[in-house]
Amino acid sequence: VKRRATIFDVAREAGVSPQTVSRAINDKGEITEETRLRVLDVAHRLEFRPSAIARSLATNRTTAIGLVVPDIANPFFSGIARGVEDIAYSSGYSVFVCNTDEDHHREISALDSLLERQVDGVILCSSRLPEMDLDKVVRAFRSAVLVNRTLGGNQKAICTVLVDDSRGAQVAVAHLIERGRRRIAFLAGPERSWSGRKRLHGLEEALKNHGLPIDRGLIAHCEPETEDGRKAALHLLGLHPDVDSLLAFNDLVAVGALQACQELGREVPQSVAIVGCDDIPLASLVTPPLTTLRIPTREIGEAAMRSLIATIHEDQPEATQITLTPELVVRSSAP
Amino acid sequence: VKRRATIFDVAREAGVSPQTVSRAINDKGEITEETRLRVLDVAHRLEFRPSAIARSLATNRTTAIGLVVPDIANPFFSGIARGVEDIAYSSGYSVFVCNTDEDHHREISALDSLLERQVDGVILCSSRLPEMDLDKVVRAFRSAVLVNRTLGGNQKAICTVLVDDSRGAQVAVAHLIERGRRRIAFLAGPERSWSGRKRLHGLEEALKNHGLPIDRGLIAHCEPETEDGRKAALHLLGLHPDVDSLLAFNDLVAVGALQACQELGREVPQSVAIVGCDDIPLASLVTPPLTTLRIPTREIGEAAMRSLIATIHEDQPEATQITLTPELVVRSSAP
DNA sequence: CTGTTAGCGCCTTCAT
DNA sequence: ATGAAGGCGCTAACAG
Repeated sequence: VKRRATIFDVAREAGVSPQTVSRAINDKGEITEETRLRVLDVAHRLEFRPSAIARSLATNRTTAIGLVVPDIANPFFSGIARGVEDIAYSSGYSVFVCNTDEDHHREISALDSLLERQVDGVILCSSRLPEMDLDKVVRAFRSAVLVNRTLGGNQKAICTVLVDDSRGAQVAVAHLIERGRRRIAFLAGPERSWSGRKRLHGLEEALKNHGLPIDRGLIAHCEPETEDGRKAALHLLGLHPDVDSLLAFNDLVAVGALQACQELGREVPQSVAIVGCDDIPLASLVTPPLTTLRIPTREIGEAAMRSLIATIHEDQPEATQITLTPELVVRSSAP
Repeated sequence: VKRRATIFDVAREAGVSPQTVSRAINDKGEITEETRLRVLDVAHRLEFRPSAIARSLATNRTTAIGLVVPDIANPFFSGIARGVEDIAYSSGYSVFVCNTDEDHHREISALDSLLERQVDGVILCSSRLPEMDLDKVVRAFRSAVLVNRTLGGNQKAICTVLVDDSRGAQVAVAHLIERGRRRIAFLAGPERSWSGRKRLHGLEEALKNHGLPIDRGLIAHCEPETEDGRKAALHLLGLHPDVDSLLAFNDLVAVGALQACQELGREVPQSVAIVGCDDIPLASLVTPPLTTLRIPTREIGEAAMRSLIATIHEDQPEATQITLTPELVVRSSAP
């Protein structure tokens, strides 16, 4: 195990000063093409690799960023992570990924670690931190981007990337209404879910826009799982047999609704139209294939990373706010 | 934007030497409890955060590792990533995640970056690098763990974590045989797939063990997608109507096979039993629910990270080799 | 138990 | 265009 070569080794071997080596490897002009090539050649022969650590200590920049997500195994976040990493990669950044499990303590812990590592910026997804803590955290980092969360007292210019759940729901509901549906129920997911609330808002907007009444009785909360969706749908369709369409919190719930309709002998889409959300692989494979709202997770990640890079590079960064809208993927469950 | 406090600031404020501050924050004995507390108090007041960068430069350790995967958006790898990060987190390590898209250039590029960042170790998943390159790479890092790939010339003790695809397939096929199936076809996935080949091997072993003949005609390659699985199954069942069961490369392919059976009027499982692989959420939701081999991705990640930590800490690390076996989840498609 | 000295490997600034 | 000096923030090794 021999020591890695340093710029000093390269300098000696090339017969120049360390500084010249630095100039050569950093391609910062002020150096003859000839010596540059000679130095690079020596560097290559010595298998020299610049130490990012030493460089960071000297420059006060790490070209590393932190990505904080509740759970990378959740397709929503792994999609975002992929988008983030793609842009990061092509811009020379490396990405620390941290999972929080929506646990305050672990989130704080992750952020502390990122802070000590002096990342150039951080992308926070679905943070559950209270405003005050979040504000403090965001202020502590050189740059930060919030995904799926806003921060009220914008003490500091802070970029956000949001999903327009409300408009997504509006589009879906408008689709249903335009196809003649009038009694639209909503399997709203967990009460605590913010996107659930925003989608409810979108639903109501769409109803209003089309002059339809809002019936609170057609809204049922449920856990975001198939079985819970099934039960909720059974219950809802039992109480309100006149329901002619269902908007589901996500595709799993939508599949539950599909099962419920089957059990009740209600044909989909003739008797009940169903719209899911997420467009997981499953969506196109059930019978009938689900109409659903696709969330552009990868694009979200890309946008977040682009914003972050912009913030890092600009002197007076502006607080951009990007909103991406889910796309209605029309299949047979709500043609 | 005021400068971050350093140990010098804390030292001055607490009336001790920088080294004492270092001892206090690192909890390294050799310091009175009293001064330790006093120093920590000052550090806290000054919002002091040790610079991991400076520490790394001094100690030559980063407590950071690299995780290299083809695509973090692929559930297989995001599961592994989750396992890796969990263990890393509880051991104080941070994780750089890099995607390669199975592209040599990008993989090399990612590894270069990790090398420059002086990570303490690297976990390489499904590397597509040729043996020679891989060997060189592995040697370049202080520690390395291979997931889903072995390295022949074990020049250096190298830990590996593998999935026993062969045994997984054996278990699945044994299950089928014990239920009276005799003509077992295999939708083998892409020809280039290593796990596909290993599963084929497992299939043949199981047949041999039960004294059944191996019929190469019952093996069809296909892309790992539903539509390709459907076509391959249609073709196969057309040529060999006596096939009474199907092992599929993954669940998506299995669903394709399910569709094919439906089209051909072959009842599942009565006429054809189907076993998938992966146990994606979809598997339990199709009709009939899929019997499938669950791959313990999270456990793979945990094992890999544990091995890596062990390798990092030990002076003479031994090349552990961990093999995890898929678990047969029995549902209605092959009861 | 505490302080002092000397780097870790690189970049910034200023000379030449 | 190149070189020399100094410092980034911390810790290892030694001294007291």
